[in-house]
Amino acid sequence: MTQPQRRRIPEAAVNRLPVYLQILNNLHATSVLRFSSDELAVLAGVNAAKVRKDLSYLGSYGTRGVGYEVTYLIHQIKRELGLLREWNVVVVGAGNLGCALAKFGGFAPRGFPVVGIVDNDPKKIGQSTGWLTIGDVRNLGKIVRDLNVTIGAITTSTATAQSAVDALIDAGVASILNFAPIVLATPSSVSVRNVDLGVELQILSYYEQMRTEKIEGAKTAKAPSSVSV
Amino acid sequence: MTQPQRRRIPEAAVNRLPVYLQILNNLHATSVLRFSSDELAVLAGVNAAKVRKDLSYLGSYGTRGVGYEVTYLIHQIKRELGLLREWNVVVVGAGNLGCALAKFGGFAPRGFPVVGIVDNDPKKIGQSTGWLTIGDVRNLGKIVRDLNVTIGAITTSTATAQSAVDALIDAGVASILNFAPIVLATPSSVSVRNVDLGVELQILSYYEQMRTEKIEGAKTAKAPSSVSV
DNA sequence: TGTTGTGAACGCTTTCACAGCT
DNA sequence: AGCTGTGAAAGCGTTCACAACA
Repeated sequence: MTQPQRRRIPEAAVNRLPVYLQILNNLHATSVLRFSSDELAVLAGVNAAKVRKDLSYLGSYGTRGVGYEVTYLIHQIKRELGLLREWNVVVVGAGNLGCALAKFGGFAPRGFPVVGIVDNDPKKIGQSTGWLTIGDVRNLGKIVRDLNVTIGAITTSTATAQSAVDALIDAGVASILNFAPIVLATPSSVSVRNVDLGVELQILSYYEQMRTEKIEGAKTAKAPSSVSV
Repeated sequence: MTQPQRRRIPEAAVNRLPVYLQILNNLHATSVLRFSSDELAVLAGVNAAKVRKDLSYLGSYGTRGVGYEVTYLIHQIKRELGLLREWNVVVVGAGNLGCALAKFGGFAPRGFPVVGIVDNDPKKIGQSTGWLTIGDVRNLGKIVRDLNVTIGAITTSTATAQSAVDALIDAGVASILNFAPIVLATPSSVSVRNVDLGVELQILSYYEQMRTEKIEGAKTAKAPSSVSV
C-alpha cells in the first residue's frame, strides 16, 4: 500500500510513451521547463485528452492550472518503461545488418548496450566487428548467462531465424527484436517486436494506391458518387 | 457498379495483410495449393475468425467446406495492397543507413526499386553508392518528377529530417518511410511509417520489466496479493 | 461434413465534457 | 482563469457462434 500499486498500462498507451519521451527529451534540450497536455498533443500529433489519459497511467504528476514538469515527467516515463537501468542486447546473425547494429554506437547511450554477437558460420566466428568478436551461436546460452543478456536481436537469414529464436528462448531470453521477414513461433510469455521494411513499404503502397485511385476516379468518372470519407 | 465497389479496409486489417502475404508466399514456395483460415491463423499467430474477416474485406474468394487457393489469394492481396505495379523510392540522406538501403538489393524484386539517393553535403554529392550516384537534395523536385517517385525514405540526421520531409512533400511525395527518431509534422493527406529501433527497444524494456518485477515479487513478497492478470 | 462469411456481442481505445484543484 | 484527471459515451476491433453452402 505504500507503493502507488502498479497498474498494468494499456498496450496502446505503452506504445506511445516512447514517443512522448522522445519529444520531452527534445524539450529538455531546448531548456523548456513545463508543458501542457495541449502542447505535447500537438507535438506528438495526437489528441490532448489522449495525452492526459496516457500520462495519468503513470500517476497524477501534473499540476492543475499549470501543466507538467519536463524533467519530472521524463523521469516518470523512464521509470515506467524500465529505462532507469541497462538492458544488455545480443545480436544473432553477423551479416550486414547484424554487424551494423554491433558497430552502431546509438544504443548503448540509450541504455541498450550490444554486448555480444554470434553466428553459425565458422568463417565469421572469431572475426571482430566494432568492439566485439563474433561468437559461436552454440555458445549462446553461456553468453546470455555470463553477460546478463535480456534482449536478443535476430538478424539472420529467414531460413535460420526460427532456430535462432529457439536458441535464444532456450537461453532464457524473453524479449526479441526480429528483423527477419517471418512470423516467429514463440510462447506467449515472450515479447517480440518485428521490424520488417517490406511490410512497411507494402502498407504505404496501399494508402498510396487509395490516393491514386481517388484522383484517377475524380478525373475519369462521370459521377464520382459519394466516396465515403 | 460493375466494379465490386472498393470498400475501405480497416487500418488494423491492412496492417496484417502483408503478414498473410508473406506466409502465403512461403506456402506457395512449398507447393501448397490450398489453405483454411485455421491453418493461416496458426501460422500468423492470430485468431481464425480474424483471418476470415480480414480476407473477407478482399471479397468472397474462399470456398465453403474447402478453403482458399494460395495463388489466387496471393493475387488478391497484392491487388488490394497495390503491389501489382512498382513504386519508386528515393532515399534522402546518404549516411550509413541511406547507402545501405541504396545498395540493398532486396527492395526492387519486391516492387520498390530505389531509383535515387540525395544528400545536402557537397562532399557526398557526386559520389556513387551501389548503382546510384548521390544527388543534390535541392534537385529533389526534379528527381521525383523525372523518375516518377512515390515513396521517400528519410535517413538523415534528426536535425535535418523535418526539412527533408518538407522538401519531399513539396516535390509531391505523399508516402514517407521515416528512420529519424522524431515525430514529423505532415499534412494528414501524407502517409508516414516510422521505423525507430529506440522505440522498439523501449517497448520491449517495459514488458521485460513487468516480467522481472513479477518474478522478483513472487520471490520477495510475503503475500504476492492478486497481481491482477 | 467441413469451412466460409458475417451478424451480434464483447472488450478495448479514443474522445468528450466537466468536476476538481491550483 | 486555466489545466489536469477522469467518469461516461462513442467508436473500433476482435471474437463468438452459426447460417449458408460446396
